[in-house]
Amino acid sequence: MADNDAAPRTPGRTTPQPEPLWREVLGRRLRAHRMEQQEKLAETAERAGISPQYLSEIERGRKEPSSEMIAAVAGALGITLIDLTQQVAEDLRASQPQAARVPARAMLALAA
Amino acid sequence: MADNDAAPRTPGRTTPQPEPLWREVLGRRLRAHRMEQQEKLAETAERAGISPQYLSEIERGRKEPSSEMIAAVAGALGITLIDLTQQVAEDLRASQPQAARVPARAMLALAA
DNA sequence: CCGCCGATCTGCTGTGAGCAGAATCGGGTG
DNA sequence: CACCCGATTCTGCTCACAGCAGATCGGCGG
Repeated sequence: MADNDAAPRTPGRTTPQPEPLWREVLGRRLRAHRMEQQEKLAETAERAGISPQYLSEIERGRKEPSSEMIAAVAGALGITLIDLTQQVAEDLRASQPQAARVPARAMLALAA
Repeated sequence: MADNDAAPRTPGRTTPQPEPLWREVLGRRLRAHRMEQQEKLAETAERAGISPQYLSEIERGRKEPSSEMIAAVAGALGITLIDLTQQVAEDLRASQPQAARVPARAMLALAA
């Protein structure tokens, strides 16, 4: 159950940094939440109104969920899109090298 | 140029709060960035490797961009996915009534 | 009036979202 | 060992929509 080989198709990637993709980080966060609640895929999926297979794929970053799906899964897990997005942002920051952890605004302040 | 009538199809919405959708808030943030830089749709879209029409639709929350597209547009605007996601989270928080602005963890601390 | 420009609309096609069924995996029991 | 079961992942399929090209719109200047 350890597989994270997302097929990267990057049509116009202009950033040289190898950032993870939104769906990957989102998926990991959703799975983390589900596991904190000690829930099965089928339970959360049922409440979210989607199939367990699909939830599995979302969690593993294999599929790109629509915004409504994101909202549905978040709701099923009892979290808001606000908190979810905040946590994804934090996860993104934590997944990067030290330099990237400085917010861009702080960098601008240093430059000024 | 004031139209935000996103067609909401909410298959399993379990949260009673009328939260905006991820793509809507993301799109607004992307447009805000582009305008800060006083760029045309065509310029940013060119650098991102997508069509101007499509960028327009992304910005207006009409289309669900893939994670790679999000990364490409962010890159074209010179921002990281980290900062972008952080800002979307902040925008989400700012778009909600007062109570929703309190992070969930702070609420748990108050309950304890 | 016309032409130009930026943004949005419209219609189209290929791709992938989302699913059902099959397969795999891990754990337990006799 | 074989067998069973539940949970998760894999596989193949259909159709909705992502992404685009061409058309249209509104504003501006000559």
